[in-house]
Amino acid sequence: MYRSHTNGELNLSNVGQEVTLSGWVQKVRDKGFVIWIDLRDRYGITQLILDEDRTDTSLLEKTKTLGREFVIQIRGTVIERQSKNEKIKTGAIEVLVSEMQVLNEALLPPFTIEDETDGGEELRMKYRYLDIRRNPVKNSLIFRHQVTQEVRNFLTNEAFVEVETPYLIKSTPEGARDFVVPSRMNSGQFYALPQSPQTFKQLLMVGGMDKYFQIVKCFRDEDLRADRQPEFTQIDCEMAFVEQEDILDVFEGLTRHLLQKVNNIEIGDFPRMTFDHAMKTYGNDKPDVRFGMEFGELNTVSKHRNFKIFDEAELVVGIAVPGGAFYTRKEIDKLVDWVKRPQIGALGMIYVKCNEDGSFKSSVDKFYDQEDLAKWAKETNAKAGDLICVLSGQTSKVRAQMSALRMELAERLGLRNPKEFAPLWVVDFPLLEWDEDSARYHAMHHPFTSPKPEDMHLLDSDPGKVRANAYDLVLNGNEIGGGSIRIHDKKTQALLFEHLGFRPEEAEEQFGFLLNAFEYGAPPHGGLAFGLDRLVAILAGKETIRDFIAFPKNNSGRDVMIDAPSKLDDSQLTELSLQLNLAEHKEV
RNA sequence: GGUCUGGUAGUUCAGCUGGUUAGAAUACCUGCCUGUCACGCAGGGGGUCGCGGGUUCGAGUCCCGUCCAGACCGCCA
Repeated sequence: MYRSHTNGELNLSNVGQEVTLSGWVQKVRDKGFVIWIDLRDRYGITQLILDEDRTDTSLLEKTKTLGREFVIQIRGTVIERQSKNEKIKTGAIEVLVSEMQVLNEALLPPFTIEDETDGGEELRMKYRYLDIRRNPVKNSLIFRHQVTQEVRNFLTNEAFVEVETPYLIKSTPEGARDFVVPSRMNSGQFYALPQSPQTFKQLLMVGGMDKYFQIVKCFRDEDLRADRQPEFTQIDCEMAFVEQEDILDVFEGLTRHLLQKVNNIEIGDFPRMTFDHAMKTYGNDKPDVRFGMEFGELNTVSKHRNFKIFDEAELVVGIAVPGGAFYTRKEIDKLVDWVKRPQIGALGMIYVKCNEDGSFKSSVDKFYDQEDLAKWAKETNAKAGDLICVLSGQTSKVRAQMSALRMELAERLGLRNPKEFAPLWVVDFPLLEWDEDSARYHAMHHPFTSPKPEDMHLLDSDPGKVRANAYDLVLNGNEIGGGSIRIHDKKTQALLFEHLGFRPEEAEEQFGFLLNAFEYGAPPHGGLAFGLDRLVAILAGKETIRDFIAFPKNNSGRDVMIDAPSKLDDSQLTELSLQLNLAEHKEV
């Protein structure tokens, strides 16, 4: 038997008991006459004690050879501590060691295994198994487990069935780039890893499995971000015989359930906001509504005053920054520089200080009098003491720029409280989105999304105006889930493929199986998918998703611990009928 | 594909306009220490300044290239 107890459970009620403990050596504190060892496992830390009076010399000598992270097993007696440690659960007792066995020695770890480690990100990834011994990472993984457990509880209670769908599927040109897997038995042919189980869950609906979910890995071969991994986990859901309202109800319920069970927070009905309203008011389809700073459109109150920049702009928009009137000239200049960085791309920024006495001081006083500026303040809802920041230009660009500025300022002003949760539904997304590069319309959500019937007549005349039965669940400025009511008849689906630029034979080749299925009694259906990694991070009040993934990849999609991806040897390539063409890439 | 930031001791970092033997903290090792728990005290070891080239009497420092890492833009139906 390696252990009678874990290192997190002994207390005063165990005093006098003979126990066996195993774990890692967190710390040896050798005071000469007495040696303490902090013994650590997943459950906590128990202090071991050996001293000159009660421990025999050979055991004391052996103890002096222990290093950090050695795995040991001890036998001993639980005794009450002379000086207790209030900070840990086991702080009232210690274990007087009578026997010790080193189960495994350990090299000196490259960083300290402590809550506040001295290790940098890269090192921690390379030795992720050591990082997982640390409380912040360990607790994040346990937290993730609690969330997934509650997801399964809730959906199972709602009569959902978890069904696994295949990982080796077919590549399609729409959407993100696929990760591709060569087939040995079918030489020259390839599987693709799913970007999402989208078509399979729709086929499950045709199969009559009217409430489906799956906690499932998805794969996208696109460039990474701090919060974007090439493989990530979705809570994928689909329901048949439902309308949009039914779906919003169920998954609003799921989100409320998680906030209640995991965060102990009760939240009422989630607000609904149309895509158009979100764009107009927040410049963004995933607004953070924990704070105000809503956009005020200033076109009508800023044009025709001979200020050329505004006169020529498609959109003039401002936001009120709380307390910003007290910024120095230097601070405002820095803000202007910030919006002019290439990542934001604004050409400049106009500002108005709303003084305490009700007067205004702006960078465009030459063109606008106090009465004009008062109108700006009204439109942006600015109060005395605020600073109005104004950007102008082409509508979509200005909105994106202003949205970035709003988020940055909120971050600096500490308005993004991670303990506060503000979920909302964004609804009525456009069905199609114009893509400059390929000079055609793309599905904004995916090509299986159903248009709103009342907008169908615009499909030919003004495709960009057609709204979809599509919705996103937004939490604290993050899109955590999105979905739609799907098309369930062959005719409409074929029509959409046509509008997306598929030739009939292309549509047939790529999605024939789905079109066929629609001819065998496909029920009306719809669903959505939650990004689990991000959801878990947000519920935990954290920005970075990497701590919630046991073995994440780095910025360039590498696993630095196992050193993947890596080369194949020639025999494997031959077996797969593959030949490398690295002409464009340098050989290492 | 692009923009920006960084790479110096095991680790996290400092190192100014180029100028003696490249520092700090922490970790590690040795010794001491009668209640530690971020133990304390004394001492010690530890460096290809990412790599290659250039400028210079002289480069961690300046220039060019390159590799790696990170943040962001494009991209992510």
